[in-house]
Parts: sequence; structure tokens; C-alpha cells
Amino acid sequence: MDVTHVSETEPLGRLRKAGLRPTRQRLALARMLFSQGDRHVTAEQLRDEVAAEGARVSMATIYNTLHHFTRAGLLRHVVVDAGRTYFDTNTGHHHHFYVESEHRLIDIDGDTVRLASVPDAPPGRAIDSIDVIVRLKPDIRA
Amino acid sequence: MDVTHVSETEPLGRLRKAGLRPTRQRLALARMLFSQGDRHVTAEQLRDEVAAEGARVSMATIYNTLHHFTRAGLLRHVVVDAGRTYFDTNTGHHHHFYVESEHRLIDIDGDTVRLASVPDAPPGRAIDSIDVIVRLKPDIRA
DNA sequence: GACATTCATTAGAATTCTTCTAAATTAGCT
DNA sequence: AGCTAATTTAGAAGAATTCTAATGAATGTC
Repeated sequence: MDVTHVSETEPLGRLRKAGLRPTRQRLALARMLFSQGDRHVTAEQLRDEVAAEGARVSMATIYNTLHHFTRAGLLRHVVVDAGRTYFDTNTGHHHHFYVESEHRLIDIDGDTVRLASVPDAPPGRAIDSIDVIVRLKPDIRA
Repeated sequence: MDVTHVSETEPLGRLRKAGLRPTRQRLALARMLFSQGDRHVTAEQLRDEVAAEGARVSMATIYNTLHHFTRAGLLRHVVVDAGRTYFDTNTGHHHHFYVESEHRLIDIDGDTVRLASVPDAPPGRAIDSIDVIVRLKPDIRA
């Protein structure tokens, strides 16, 4: 395979740049994750998608890979639901709607939520990140 | 037992007001939860505390009770960590610091975080609640 | 290109947290 | 006291994730 010229947004280039060995499994997962716009996925979803494509990737590898990608800054962890971990391919500044009834996440552009004031971190601690989660329910006024 | 005059902030009155049968177990849990200021607890923590007091309450009852209390508006669910559910005795308007390294929650007064703008809910949905979580890490400038 | 080394993958077991089940107990009536 | 519905319980079951220890694959060296 000719790999002399690889875009940084292609799966291979992305992995290279992140210092991750491009294995068959990682390439498959990177393709699923990064070639269809911003996504919010769970490990289980990914497993099913990958399986549907005919690729064989174990659950352990899916978890390992998601964590590797997250550490490398390719993904971001989203905590909105106990007992379900979402990974977000949008690592930029933004927040989330969470449709509880459908277990579905929707991005909110970072600038749409402006914090007029942010509390100081307690002594000895620093702010790592600020998550804003807007929980949605069905609108009753049907 | 004389129950003619019961404060609404005493365990018994609290349960009565919420329409919950005051059982031995619920009274014990209510006492643990509501008589030492605002708290953030997990089911496991509560189990241990109750056990330390010598009361016998099964895990199933702890979960049942926490959920009953939450439905009754006595507690609030806090999601900050996948695979760990916190219950907050402060049901008023406020947000949270989360010290990831210690799995510890700290309240942020509701007015300390002002949202300058809030996004509109997508069509057919309404905003249920807005959570702001400020994640903390140890301050490096030791 | 073969070799050695290090890193990655895997199946399945194990862990953790939470919910379920079905039987026994208890609270709140009359 | 006796009735009924709500509650509690131990233990099994379930769901999501991590661990283990063995196999396999990528990379650097000659």
C-alpha cells in the first residue's frame, strides 16, 4: 500500500499523527467514527456497526481503542447517563442536549451557551473542563 | 409513638408529606440523608453508613428507597461519572464541581453560574433541566 | 526480508453496579 | 385482630466494562 502521502483526516494519517499503531481493527473503527461527520457512539453501537460491515473486532478491542483514541484527543468522553458511556467525535468546544427518552445526544455549539460567570475552583484544584447538559423531554403541547 | 406533632423536616414528617409509608428502613435512610446538611451519596455509601449504625437494610431496599425519594422530590439524581450514581439531598437550583480524582461532588450555588444564553430545544422537545458540571483536577502549580 | 521486540488483539472470565423475582413481612385500615 | 396492599428481602439475573493470559501483528534492525 502506498502510504507516502496520507491526509491527516484519513484514518491512517489520523492514527499516525496520534502515535497509534494502525492496526486493521483501529483503522476499521477510525473509519466508522471519523468519516461521517460528528457522532456520538457507545461501545455497543460501534460493535454492531463494525459487525454489520463484516469486520471482526472484539469487545475488548473496541473498549481499548475508544480509550486510546480518547487519550490521544481524537475522541471525547460524554457522561450523561449512568451506565452508558458515550464517545463524541467532536472534540471542539461545545455542549450537549440529551434526549433522555431516546438515549440520544445532540451537539450544542459552544457559543450558543455562554456562561456569564464561572465559579473559582476550590483551593488546590484547577478546572479541567465544563460540561453543560441540557436534558430534554417530549414537549407536552403536542 | 406520639406522632401528633411532627416537623416537616424530621424524617417522619418528611416521609408523610411525600406520601411515603414510614417504614423502619426508610426512616433510617431519611435520618442518614437529611440530618447532616447537604449530601451527595451513592447507594453503596449509604449501605455502609446504615450498617455502621447497626441497622439492617438490604441493597434492594436502598435502591428502591433512593428512587422513591427521588420521585418524591426529596432527592436529586446527579450524573457525573458513568457507573456510579449519586443522589443529592440538595434539590434546589444549583450545579456541581466534580473532583474526578476523589469521586467527590461539591455544590456550586445556582447563582454562581449564570447562563447568558440558553439554546432553544429542538422541535417537539422541551427542556427538562440543565446540568452544569465543572470537572476539577489537582492544581499543578503546587 | 527474517528476527526480535514491543505493542495490540482476543475469548472468556471476572468485576461492578443495578434491577428483578418471588416469597415473607409490615403498615394502615376497619 | 384480621385484611389488603405496600414494602422488604436474599439471592439470582442483567448490563456495562475491565481484566487475564495467551496469541498475533506492526516496527525497527541487520
